[in-house]
Amino acid sequence: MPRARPELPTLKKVAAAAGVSASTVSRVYSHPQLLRPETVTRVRAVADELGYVPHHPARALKTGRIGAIAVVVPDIANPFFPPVIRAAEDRAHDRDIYTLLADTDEMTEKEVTLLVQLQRRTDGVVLVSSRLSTEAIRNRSTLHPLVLVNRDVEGVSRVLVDTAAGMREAVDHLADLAHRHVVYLAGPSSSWSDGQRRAAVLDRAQRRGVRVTVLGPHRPEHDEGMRAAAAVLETGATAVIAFDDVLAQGVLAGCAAAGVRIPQEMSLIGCDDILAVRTAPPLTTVRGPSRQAGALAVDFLLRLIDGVREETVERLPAPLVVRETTGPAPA
Amino acid sequence: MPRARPELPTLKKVAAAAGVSASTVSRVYSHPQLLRPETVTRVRAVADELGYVPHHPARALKTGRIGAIAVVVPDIANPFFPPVIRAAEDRAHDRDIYTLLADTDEMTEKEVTLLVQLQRRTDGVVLVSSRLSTEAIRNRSTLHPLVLVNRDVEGVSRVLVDTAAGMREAVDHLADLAHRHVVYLAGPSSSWSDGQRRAAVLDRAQRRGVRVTVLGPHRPEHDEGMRAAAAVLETGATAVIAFDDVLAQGVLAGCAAAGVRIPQEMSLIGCDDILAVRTAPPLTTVRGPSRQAGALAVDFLLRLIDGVREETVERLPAPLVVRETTGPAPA
DNA sequence: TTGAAAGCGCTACCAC
DNA sequence: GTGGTAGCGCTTTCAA
Repeated sequence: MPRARPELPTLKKVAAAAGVSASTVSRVYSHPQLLRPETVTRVRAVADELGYVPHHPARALKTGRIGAIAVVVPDIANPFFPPVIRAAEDRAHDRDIYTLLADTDEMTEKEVTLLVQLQRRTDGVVLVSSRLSTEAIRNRSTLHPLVLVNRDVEGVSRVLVDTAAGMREAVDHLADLAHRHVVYLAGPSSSWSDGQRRAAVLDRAQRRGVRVTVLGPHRPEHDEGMRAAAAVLETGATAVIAFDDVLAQGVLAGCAAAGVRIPQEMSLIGCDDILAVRTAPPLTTVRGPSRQAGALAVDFLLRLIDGVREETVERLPAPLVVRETTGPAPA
Repeated sequence: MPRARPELPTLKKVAAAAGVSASTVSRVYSHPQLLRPETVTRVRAVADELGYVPHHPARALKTGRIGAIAVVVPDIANPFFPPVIRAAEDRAHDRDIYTLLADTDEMTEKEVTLLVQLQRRTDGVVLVSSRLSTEAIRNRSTLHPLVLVNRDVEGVSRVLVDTAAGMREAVDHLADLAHRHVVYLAGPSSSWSDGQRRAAVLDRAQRRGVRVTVLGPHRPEHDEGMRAAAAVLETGATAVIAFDDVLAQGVLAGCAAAGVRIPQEMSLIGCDDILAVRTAPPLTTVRGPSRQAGALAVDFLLRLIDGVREETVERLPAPLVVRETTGPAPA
């Protein structure tokens, strides 16, 4: 049975115990360079002895800075996000900023409520793959520092992983392998990335004389991909480009279940190159620098928080990585 | 270029605009039942009009409650954790409590620093799969409300996923299939779960007259499993029980690369039944109720925070789920 | 049912 | 280099 928890000492108590003023103790933690080094050492020793830990809300109340940012993603269980989150966390932590993680469960209304509450609990928000309307995003960004990842809204700082380029490469790759009919397995319709990818595929396919059948939208989940495999096979296409690796992995499983060999009978391309997705055979996919995206987004956000009122935009290239799920079109 | 951000109104401003006192506005948000309903409505309207959002640090300063908890995991990129985190988040959110997510990167010292800082930023912590010493954990729990997941420390409230039982079933399953030599592919040595699983495997194997070779420790990462496949094949064992699904998936890939068919030539069992891991063939594994574990941990924690000083322990059963990576021992 | 006032723990200004 | 003091935005007695 846990004992009663001892009260944490306040700054005042430390001051009394160390025989200095509250201001001095405060400076030990905030601006130690203003103090004589020996004072710092002495006060620190007393504070540690007493188990003093600065009380964050009080500091936040005074400074107006909360010392925390939020990272908001649609679905933390989707393996695309952890690397972004991790990188953002690390970057923020280096600056002594804490990271609140929130998950909107792919629900638009939850996203709005969340952002409103986050406004008073954080100094700013990194909003990843937002499902909100352009209008709503622009509006939020006037109320609270906001940086987008994978969402392209004019007037709002953003980091975009340019998978469209990779998708064009993907179509070229398939065309070069003599594929003439390709399925694009669409992701969530409110996803900016899906719009980009789909448009890139359609555009390049037309140029290369490749026919495209679009199936979807789909939630980016394994089961959806698996179920979609049947529909894919019905189209008579010889290759699939999936919205992301999760869907692609599902298609792989669905094809395996249907006895369709990959890449001999069907070629398959994913997107994101999620490390955790190690398929057999290894998946041809488009690789985006997701860690870099997370880190950059935090850099942009901290600049915004520091009052730099400028719109920053970064587009990160995402090239095609050819592995073993693509091969020549069956004769 | 973003415009200058308007200052958020304070409670006082709302009070002035609504022609009531600050106390009244405060009560609208904290204890509306003390007010005349029409007052609540009227003040709310004014507040919404002005875009008022309660300032959290100020509230925290006054009440002594921060209204946030933390969930600490070793590695957010490990797919075992997201379901736990999600469930914890949801449960906390239902109670109007925010969730801070922290990641220790599998580093013990980072874990300590983190917990100290979290002490003043949160009302309590759910510590998942901690790598800390028993001593350190017990000590922390006297300083700050703390609930463990998958770590068994007497005196500290905890939720344990009992994969040991599933591991015993796994050994029985293999023994019934005539396997006589099995590899246990160990996880991190500081992991409580690994200790449990390893002991269960060794114990039951001895009873069933099955020889066990322990290989490891391994970080629970795909590449480690893939590399371990070679060592597994060298032992001459006919089956592998891996610490978790991530390692198992790596072994699957490693065996495929080596031309070893599963389950015909080698049987394979994982642990955790991570939804995202959909392998081909589907993995025989031990399924733990990870969502339930996360939710329960939050329940326990909130009770602790509310001052209920009792140690609560819950063991959740994790049974074996037989799929297609296990078969009769090769002749 | 509502208002006035004190104060949570800390920082920052102004003295010294 | 260090101390005194006011006040951040809110909640919560107490009084009306």
